[in-house]
Amino acid sequence: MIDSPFGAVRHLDLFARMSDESFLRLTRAAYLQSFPAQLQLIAEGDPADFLHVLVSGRVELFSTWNGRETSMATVHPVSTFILAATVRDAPYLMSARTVEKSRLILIPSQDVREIFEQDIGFAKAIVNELARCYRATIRTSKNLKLRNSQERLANYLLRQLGKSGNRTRFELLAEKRRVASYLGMTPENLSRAFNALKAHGVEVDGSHVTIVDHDKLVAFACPHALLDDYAN
Amino acid sequence: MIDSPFGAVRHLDLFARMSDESFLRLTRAAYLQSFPAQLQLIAEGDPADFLHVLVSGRVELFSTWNGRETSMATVHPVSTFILAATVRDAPYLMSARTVEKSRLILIPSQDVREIFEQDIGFAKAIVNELARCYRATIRTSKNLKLRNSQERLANYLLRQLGKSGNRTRFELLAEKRRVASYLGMTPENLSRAFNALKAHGVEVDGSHVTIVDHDKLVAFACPHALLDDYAN
DNA sequence: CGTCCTTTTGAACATTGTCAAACACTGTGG
DNA sequence: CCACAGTGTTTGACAATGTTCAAAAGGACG
Repeated sequence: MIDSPFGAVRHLDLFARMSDESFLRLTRAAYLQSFPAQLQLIAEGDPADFLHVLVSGRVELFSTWNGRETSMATVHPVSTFILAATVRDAPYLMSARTVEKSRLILIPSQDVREIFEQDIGFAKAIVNELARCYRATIRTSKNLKLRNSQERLANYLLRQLGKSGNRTRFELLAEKRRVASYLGMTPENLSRAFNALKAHGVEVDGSHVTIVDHDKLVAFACPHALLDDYAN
Repeated sequence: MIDSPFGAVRHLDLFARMSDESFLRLTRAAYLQSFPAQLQLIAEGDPADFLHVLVSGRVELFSTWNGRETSMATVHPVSTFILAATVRDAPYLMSARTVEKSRLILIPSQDVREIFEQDIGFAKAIVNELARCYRATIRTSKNLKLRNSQERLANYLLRQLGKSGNRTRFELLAEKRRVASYLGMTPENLSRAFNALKAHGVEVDGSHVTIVDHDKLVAFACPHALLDDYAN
């Protein structure tokens, strides 16, 4: 098991508590594959033939309508994505593309559904994962409806600050245009929002962000557990 | 079982495929209760002590931040709400209030979690329900980010039209201010959006909506399965 | 009839998006 | 090494969209 290419995956929340037998059955038909940057992995509307697990690299989930496109989320290793389509045997609601060179494990959706019906440990893990994703999306929705773009950016920066171990200085992990799309605005608007946040203790130089006055930013952003603590 | 107050619930997707024994255990400590209109049932941030099942009436899910409020969804009988908080034993992300006089079954979350671990039929149903809710929320998010307010209203009307059995004339099921909040805009903006849709085959008189020219409205709204078919 | 609430309308305003141009950065090929 | 193209970012002017505030109009209900 340890020298299997799927060793890294075994410890994921989703797979950790399933039986060895189930895990072997699940990964028997699975395969590990490398993809170059900027490659579209999934087109929304396609049938969910595979559960995707990102092992290394980075993947962007996005959606389109009527010629418009919006970034929905960025997936970091090691984690799965678009589990809901797999368990419901329904078409993907989001498209996916690699941001950088990435390795993924593709597990046939059919196997996921079969083993989920037999392995209670796996079923429990799926429930937890789905509930977590669901709640994350609710937060995203609240964020979009209750805050304007400057407030969304301010809170986004505070969340990134937390992820980077509360250093006052950190790097944006995506291009600004992607950040803008993720936050539901245009690149031009993001640029102006960054300018506006100078008055609230934020300095930007390229992709380097410095939180000069943390208290001031918090006072402006009003972060809230039910909107910004994506952990639980 | 049939003359139990929980008979109506037994046939819900969530409970239909669990064993009789599990169902009895689940409902043993549950209780049916009536609530008047406009009563707040749940405050966001509270621990999820009970899984709520709406048996009759109507419930609105909403969220607040910094003195602002937004309507997130309307729950119709018979269905459960805020399942995710229950299974994760986490605080509610949304508040709930009755829109009209309603009857609800309250099931202790503790029991839901215990029985979910033992009854595979129940576990499967929870997974399906969570995946469905998750996908619905993704659609909501896409809707908010990819469409402007007129487009959101136009597609909302087409969805309501479908629900009402495609009669050309139907009633709004909620006050316009709630519809506005649900669609992410102000009541004033909704009023103007309705006016703008006159040019696209929509007539409004109070809460009565008539789709005068269905093709014209469709041409403007551009409804899309991955955004508007909340069924799967 | 009066009261309360919702809805509508108008005007002013704020926010966000669009378009065009300038600028910065990166990598390529001469 | 430099010129160059290509891409992403920033800025300014302007347009579109959405909000706020105030007031009027409409409905529900005692």
